[in-house]
Amino acid sequence: MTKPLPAQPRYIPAPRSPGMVGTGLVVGEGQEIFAQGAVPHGFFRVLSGVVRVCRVLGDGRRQILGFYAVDDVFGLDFGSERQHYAEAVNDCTLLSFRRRAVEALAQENAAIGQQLFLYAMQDLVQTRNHVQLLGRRSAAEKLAGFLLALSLRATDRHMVTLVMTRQDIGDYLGLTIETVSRSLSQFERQGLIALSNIRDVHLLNLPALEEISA
Amino acid sequence: MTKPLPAQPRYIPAPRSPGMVGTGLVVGEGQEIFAQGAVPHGFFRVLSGVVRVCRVLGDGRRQILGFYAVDDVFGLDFGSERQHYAEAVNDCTLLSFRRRAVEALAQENAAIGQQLFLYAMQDLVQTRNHVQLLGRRSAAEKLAGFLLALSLRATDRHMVTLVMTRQDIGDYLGLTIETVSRSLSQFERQGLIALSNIRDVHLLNLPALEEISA
DNA sequence: CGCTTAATTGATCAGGGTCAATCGTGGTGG
DNA sequence: CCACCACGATTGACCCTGATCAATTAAGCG
Repeated sequence: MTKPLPAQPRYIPAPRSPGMVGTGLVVGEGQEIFAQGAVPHGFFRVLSGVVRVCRVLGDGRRQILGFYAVDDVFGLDFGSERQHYAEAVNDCTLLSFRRRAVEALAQENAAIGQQLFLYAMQDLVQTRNHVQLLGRRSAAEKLAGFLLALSLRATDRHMVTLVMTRQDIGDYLGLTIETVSRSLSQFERQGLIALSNIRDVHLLNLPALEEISA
Repeated sequence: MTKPLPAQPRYIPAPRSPGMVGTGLVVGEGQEIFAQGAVPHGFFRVLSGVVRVCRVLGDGRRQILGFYAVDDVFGLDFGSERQHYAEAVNDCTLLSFRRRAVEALAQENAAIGQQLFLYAMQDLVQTRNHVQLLGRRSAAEKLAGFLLALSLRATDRHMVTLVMTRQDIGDYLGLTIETVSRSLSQFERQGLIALSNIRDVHLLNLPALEEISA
């Protein structure tokens, strides 16, 4: 977070998106995409990389509200000011959509409104699953659930890459880095996973993980 | 939950709703409104009473995903089958909207689609706040936040009625009934709240509660 | 006025937070 | 090219909060 940031977001030629035209942009690792408290000017779709959406609490702690990967839409937050902020977990390419333009489009084209609704619903589904994870009592259950959720989006269900830090995972699951680390180590000792390096997790026993996740 | 249920939902003359026409119905306390795993046929708006939306987990535990009160919309869950179920916390009157009908309307009338989007966004805001509550470490923080959230919707910010049971609160916050009860007692001892009876909570010191909630 | 269910309170114990030290790894500069 | 440095991750020791088990109290209802 306190590291030399790659200057400003860099804009790139815009790919197409169904109905709406977005502006492509590149965001470097750790860079902020929008700030909490700012006026929401639009939303984003991830083309590559991973984004974290967070909320800072009164006492300075951070709650991560979600990780957004390829094809995910984030930044749907159309109040007077943003209730959360977004940062690039790693280098990202994004499509940005201006709120005003999209809303104007939605006035005329019913399909656009439906598309927006769909985006919100997808976010809702993800957020509900997040609630479920956070509601689980034990750290092992939370972490197993988290790994399984990642595996669902991986090309190979048995290979998961933790692009985010342990701190990120902790702030997502309501745990400390130590507990995240300990739980992972325990899974490894139990032969449920293998950590070839810090980021790459080999899920050796999916059924067992599902059992733990309950 | 295992108590004599007031037969079937009873249908009532339908009030108006902006753009869409809903069907009014009455649901008795504890009665199920829709089942987890069922095909979603529509969504609902609360006219009176409180609804809980829950998910049953593999091991039988229950996570409450949200409480829905007057004017709230719930049941937006348009996959192939419902990922959660809904029950009346107390006697409720609801407006139900058929998915098919609304979707057909949304094809032609852009305003309907936008309304749907708004409903989803409101649910999303609520669910994100829920995530924030669940992410907090201590039971006192969770409970203080819960009480404050309720107070925001109360006619008098200092008087909150817990229509749901302690078990409900626990399943919402990821705590046991005992911890919920103990935390409330502690707040009372600290002079932060007063419990005239089991349901009615007088918030004596909102700033202090906000401090705790952080 | 009992009976049933919800809520409170108490005692005990374990899981996870906290503090602290160590390890590992990638990046930088001599 | 290697040594050093900085930061992230791991591991350990200890303690505290909240889960668990159990008993008691309170409240609604027939």
